[in-house]
Amino acid sequence: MSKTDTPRPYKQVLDRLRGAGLRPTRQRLALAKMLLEGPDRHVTAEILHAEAQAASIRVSLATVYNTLHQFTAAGLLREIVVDSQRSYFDTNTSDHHHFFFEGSNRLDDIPGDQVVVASMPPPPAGAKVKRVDIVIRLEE
Amino acid sequence: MSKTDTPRPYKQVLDRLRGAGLRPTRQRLALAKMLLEGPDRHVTAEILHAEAQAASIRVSLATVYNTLHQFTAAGLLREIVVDSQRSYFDTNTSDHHHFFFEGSNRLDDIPGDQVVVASMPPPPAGAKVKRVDIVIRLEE
DNA sequence: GTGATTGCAAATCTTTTGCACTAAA
DNA sequence: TTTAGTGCAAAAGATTTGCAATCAC
Repeated sequence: MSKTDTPRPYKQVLDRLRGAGLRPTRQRLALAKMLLEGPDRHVTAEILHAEAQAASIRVSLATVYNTLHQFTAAGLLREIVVDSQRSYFDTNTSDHHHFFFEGSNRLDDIPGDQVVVASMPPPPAGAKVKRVDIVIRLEE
Repeated sequence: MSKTDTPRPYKQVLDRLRGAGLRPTRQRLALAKMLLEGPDRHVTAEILHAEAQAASIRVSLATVYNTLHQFTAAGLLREIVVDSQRSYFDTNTSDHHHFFFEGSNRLDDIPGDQVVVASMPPPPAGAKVKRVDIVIRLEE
């Protein structure tokens, strides 16, 4: 091992930040590791901030908000609108949809190929389709 | 005309309120007329309040919020989630979907029969599908 | 009358902002 | 250095809530 080696996981996340043009600061690196290294998940700013605190990572809530939006703008995350009170961010940026459990506010992914839309109206003149969001709302 | 006659439009709205178990107060009656008599539309509490003011109807914003939620609970309106910052209410309570113009924040209805979902996953065990919401997000 | 409804102002909650401080490059 | 990024506390915006006054029945 040469003295310039960097631990593997860091490098991966680091490159994704660099690739997005985001300076890899301590906070961004820590949040990116929490979000991008494990399995796909859904977080709110509040939850991510609490997790960071629990992991003894010093980040302010304002920075968590900023970071979530920067990551979203960079395509590393996707924002999901299912609740008009709170924003959710999804680490799964591929084409897919959601189950939303009203009551527990839990979000589950539905793989894109499990929903087949056979027909859909064309967008109004002058408008371009940015995304089609399908939310199956559930009661438990 | 007997002396107990009530102007026609009022009666209709009045009955819907009574049917919903809501005491027809001056405020509820005025808001119900604004919402339920014309063509279908989408409102936020803020917008409805401003319209009421413009029409010289004295209603507080708090009452507008309460009323929108009561109407929704009664099935007279439906709440649409397209923006995590603000709640929209739709006077069209039939099965249908939406176009959402990001940027101008405009909502347009898509009749239910214009979207055909050919296949969809079953709800997780123990959960019941309450509604399937499809939002086609547009950029202008 | 009396219980539901309203209005107001204050409280709450999520999110954004201004600005002095800190840290990447 | 120099400039981007951060933290804090304050501000902002949407919505809810407590409670006395008011209204429908």
